[in-house]
Amino acid sequence: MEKSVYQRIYNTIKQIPSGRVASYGQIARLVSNCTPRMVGYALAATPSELNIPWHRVINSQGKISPRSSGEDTMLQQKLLESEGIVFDINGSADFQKFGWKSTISIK
DNA sequence: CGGCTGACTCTGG
DNA sequence: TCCAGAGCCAGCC
Repeated sequence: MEKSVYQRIYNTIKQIPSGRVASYGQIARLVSNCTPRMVGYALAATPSELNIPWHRVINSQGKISPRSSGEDTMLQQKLLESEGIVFDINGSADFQKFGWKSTISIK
């Protein structure tokens, strides 16, 4: 498979079912030769045309990555809540309940 | 070819 | 428990 890491990352994220969330580290470990930075950068460059559920990808703390003013972050949280994800008063999601069961494997 | 960048994660203090 | 620093690697000038 000569696909770029980005493509593999996108493919992996697309496997995330609705109502589930995955962390950057989780994705990074699923994808070979991939680091959390790659995932973050890949997601930052994710073209919406691919219909990637980028909002389902959060950091290891179970929180939304604060990358900008905050409106985008709130939008992401709203999207997650719309799928059934519940955030506590700290604004973090429960990985033990909503954590994606990564049953796939990239080779 | 060389250097900069990035929505993270981990370890130490 | 919280804060700060280093590491990592592909992609794009």
